[in-house]
Amino acid sequence: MTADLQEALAGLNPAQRQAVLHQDGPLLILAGAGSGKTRVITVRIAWLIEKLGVDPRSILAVTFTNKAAGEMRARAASLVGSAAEVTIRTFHSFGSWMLRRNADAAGLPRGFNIYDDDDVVTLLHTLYPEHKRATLGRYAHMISRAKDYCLTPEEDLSAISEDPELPGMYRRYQERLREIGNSDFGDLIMRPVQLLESDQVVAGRMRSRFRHILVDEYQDSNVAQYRLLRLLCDDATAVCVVGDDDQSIYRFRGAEVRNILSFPEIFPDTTVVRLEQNYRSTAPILNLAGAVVAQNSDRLGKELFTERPGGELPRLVLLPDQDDEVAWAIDRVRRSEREGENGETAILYRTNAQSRAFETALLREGIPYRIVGSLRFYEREEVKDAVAFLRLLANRRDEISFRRVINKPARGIGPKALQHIIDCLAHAEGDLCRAAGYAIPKLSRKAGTEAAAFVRIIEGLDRFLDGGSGDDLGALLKETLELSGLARHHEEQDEVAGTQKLQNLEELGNAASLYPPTREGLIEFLEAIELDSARRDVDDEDARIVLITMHNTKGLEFDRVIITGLEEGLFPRNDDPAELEEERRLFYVAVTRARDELTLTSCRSRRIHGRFMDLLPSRFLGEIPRELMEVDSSGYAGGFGGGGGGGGGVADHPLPQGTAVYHDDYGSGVVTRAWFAGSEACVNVQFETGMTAQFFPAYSPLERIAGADREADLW
DNA sequence: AGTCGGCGCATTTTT
DNA sequence: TGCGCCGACT
Repeated sequence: MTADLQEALAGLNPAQRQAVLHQDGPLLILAGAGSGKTRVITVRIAWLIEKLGVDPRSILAVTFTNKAAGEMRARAASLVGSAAEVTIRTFHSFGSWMLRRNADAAGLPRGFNIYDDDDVVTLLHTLYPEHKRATLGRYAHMISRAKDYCLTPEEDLSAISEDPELPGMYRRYQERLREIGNSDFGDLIMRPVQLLESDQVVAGRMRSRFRHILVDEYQDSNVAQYRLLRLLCDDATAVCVVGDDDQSIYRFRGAEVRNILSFPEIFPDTTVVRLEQNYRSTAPILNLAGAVVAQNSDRLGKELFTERPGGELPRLVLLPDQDDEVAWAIDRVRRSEREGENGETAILYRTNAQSRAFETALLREGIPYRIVGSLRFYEREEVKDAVAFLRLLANRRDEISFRRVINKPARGIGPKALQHIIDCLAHAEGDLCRAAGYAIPKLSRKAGTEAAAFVRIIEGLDRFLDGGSGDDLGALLKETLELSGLARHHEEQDEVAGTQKLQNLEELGNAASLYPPTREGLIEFLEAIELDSARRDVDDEDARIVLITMHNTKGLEFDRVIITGLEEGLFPRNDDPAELEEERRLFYVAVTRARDELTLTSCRSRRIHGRFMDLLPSRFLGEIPRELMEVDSSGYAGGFGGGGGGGGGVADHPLPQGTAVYHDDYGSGVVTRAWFAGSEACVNVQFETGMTAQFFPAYSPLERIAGADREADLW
């Protein structure tokens, strides 16, 4: 055993050790936040290889993001070098890997591209031009959900939606996608499932290859992923899943907590190990987290504890509006700089849109920051153009990519010429370049010449790929951009608009230069782009401020965490009871990211859709016992009385008599009576439409209308 | 072909 | 509010 592994084993607590050393039968590790589960998984992998002599190639580890996969590989390899040979991928990247290796059996070309949500809508638009993109977006979402459940167009889709158009649209979409020879995200799971079900040779090969399967973040797996896991296992496969039902936050995209809850029934003789010791946060932070998540009923129940002494009470800061929220955060960051505090401060928010105010302010102040997620590099126009061209090289039937670049820069091939080309597809086996060739006689002189030139460019690049010259893929990209005129086009754009598109294209070239100039290299590069959205944009290495959505923080930790926008309507977003528990889990995830310091901010007013809206503090705040946090309402006069937990007198009523309000369904009105039922605020509202109704403001889409207040300090 | 302006509409969260 | 889409105009 290596000294590193020995040391790692010695550093484990009893539960962690049990999880690492477990040998017989399925294993379910219920790992609380910050309980060292990545450590357990990596040490376990190293131990399997080193101590049990397991062939690293027979181990499959599934993670939730590509970033997590990279980290896991690095950490395991630092314990045992050969762990680098373990297959560590996300479910999607594993599915993609499987489909490429078994392309013929799966009925896909090896160079299939992966369409993202945007491409899916565009494809639907080519099939249903009469529908608006927004409408098609809804259908795209439904189709994606259906695939999360492994439902084909022929099956009963009523669980997804009763929409009578859905099955037909789904079927037609799927047919066209198959003709094109590409895949969407859902297919990366569903098609491997279908393949394993229908092809016993492939299934046998996969099962004999992977004898140990570990799945991380299992609480966020969906039905299709569960089926994929099942199909990869035979009686002797050693399965180990790790997860935390309290951290299930992806129900909206088909995640099924039941997967983890029912794991012991589905895999008989499962050993369950609970990891409840937290190594990350201070006790006050954990206490707050525990109080919040305890409100949920749908959970296994778990109590985190820490041996870390001390720690300050989390703070709730009440602020007048979002400008003050931004100012407060900047202030906190400045203080951190002044006092030379170590480590990172993370600013968390519910929706990406909230990041902008922080970004603007940080830029203005000249404070370096990192932003995770939004504004993806690969979503930029020029980058998408370049990628579309490369995709066309990988799969000449890729109509969506073809449409994007055939007339960019403008070369006289308009909608009519394009239609002629599309009409020739049937005689060209779907190959767009051949179709373009066939269509030339029907095109205008100019369009014909240009189409021929376009085809020649593609063919020239093809030879470049097959020739395998000494260069790298970056050289191919550069060549592509020159020949296609995209480089010049975007250079001109830069001059006109003062943008830096050309520079972005160079960035893309740098990324591409890490791959060999072959067909394999091209496919790998494109796949990395499609599947690894977390790839960071311009990265400021010394940035110690991180802007990030709460969802994106999964698996991460920060020294100081500021959770912003704790207001009804924003977080939680609505009061659908099923979603409410999920939002609460999201809050739990956010809180447990903090090592040393936790701050919650809640604004009283915020611009929403351009209008100033008065907002109530999030009900989650009301669920935190007062002694577990310090409330700072110095930002304006008046104390905190919101949420459902406070109780209190009439002075605390969130919507006193006379308040002008707006209800999503009923319109504008005035509060005619305000009282408390127990600790719950109640109101009667007289609407302009003449109707009256009674509400619990904390649980209704009832918003205060600015300007009509009679009392200044309602909190 | 490309630009400009008006209008309508939208808002989670992501592999 | 601000973006994206569509239509009309140059």
